[in-house]
Amino acid sequence: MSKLLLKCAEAGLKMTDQRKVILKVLEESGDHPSVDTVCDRAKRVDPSISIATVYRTLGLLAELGLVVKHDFGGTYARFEVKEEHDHEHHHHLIDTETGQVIEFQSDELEAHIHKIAEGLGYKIIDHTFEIFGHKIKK
Amino acid sequence: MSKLLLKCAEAGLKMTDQRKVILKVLEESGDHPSVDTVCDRAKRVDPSISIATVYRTLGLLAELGLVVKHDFGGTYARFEVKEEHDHEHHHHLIDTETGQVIEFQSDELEAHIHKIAEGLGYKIIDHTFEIFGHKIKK
DNA sequence: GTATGTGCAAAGACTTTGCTTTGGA
DNA sequence: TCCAAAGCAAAGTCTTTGCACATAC
Repeated sequence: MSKLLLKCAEAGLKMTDQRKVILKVLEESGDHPSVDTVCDRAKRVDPSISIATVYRTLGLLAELGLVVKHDFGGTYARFEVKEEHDHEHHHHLIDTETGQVIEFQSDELEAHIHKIAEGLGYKIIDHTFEIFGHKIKK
Repeated sequence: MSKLLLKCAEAGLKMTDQRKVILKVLEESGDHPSVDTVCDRAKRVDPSISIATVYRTLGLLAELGLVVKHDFGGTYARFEVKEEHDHEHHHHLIDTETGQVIEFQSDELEAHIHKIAEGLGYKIIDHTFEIFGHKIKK
């Protein structure tokens, strides 16, 4: 049984066919799909799924902290399944030429960030870091 | 004469009364106002200024790199005047309880970021870093 | 004088919501 | 059974745009 599905059940959500499809789509998405993209992929499995349901489901998942919402400087929201452990916290490098999103992670960076917030008298709830750039040509 | 106004003139923009007001508002804004807020502030000086003009002006300024667009996880864009020098690059800590935006800067952090991007084979064009958190209660 | 800029209202893009019907527990 | 959830379409919110008029250069 999928992890997402399990957690949704724990949260008391009814497991409808639509939700099962959407959860599966999210878990199988290695990228950071938009609502539209999630809906398209879900429709391939069950064409009757409506965009409203996708919005509502993603909203619920985000509220439960199972999914993270990004925007990457664009005009619409994009989502990814949230990793289980905090130390897996990663960030994004967006290739401005191809639109590709590359994930990266650095413990050193995380430590640094926490030190900065602490210095300002703040406790971090969340943080996002995005680099926009392009490949260095050799 | 204001710096922003000077640069707009250099760029060949016509200096209409509306633009002068909007530029002044931006330069006097220590915060990170939304389009709506900029428009409100501008209207106090000249009530005839329309939101469409504010959008168009901010769009132009962003294109010229004189202004930076943020979203801070919200639903609408927020702006600030871009600092002259790159080494003044700063980031934002958003207080999730008050909505207040605190700016911070760290050369060490910048150096670290560049090292990471380099390691991935990328040249940084821009980067944004946002911390969401709340004050530590003593 | 002429290309740009402005205001207004309409159109767009993305997201949310009300209402009725459907379906999981 | 009964309340949560889905589908549809309407409404909302933020942003952009077409058009006629105004204005900086």
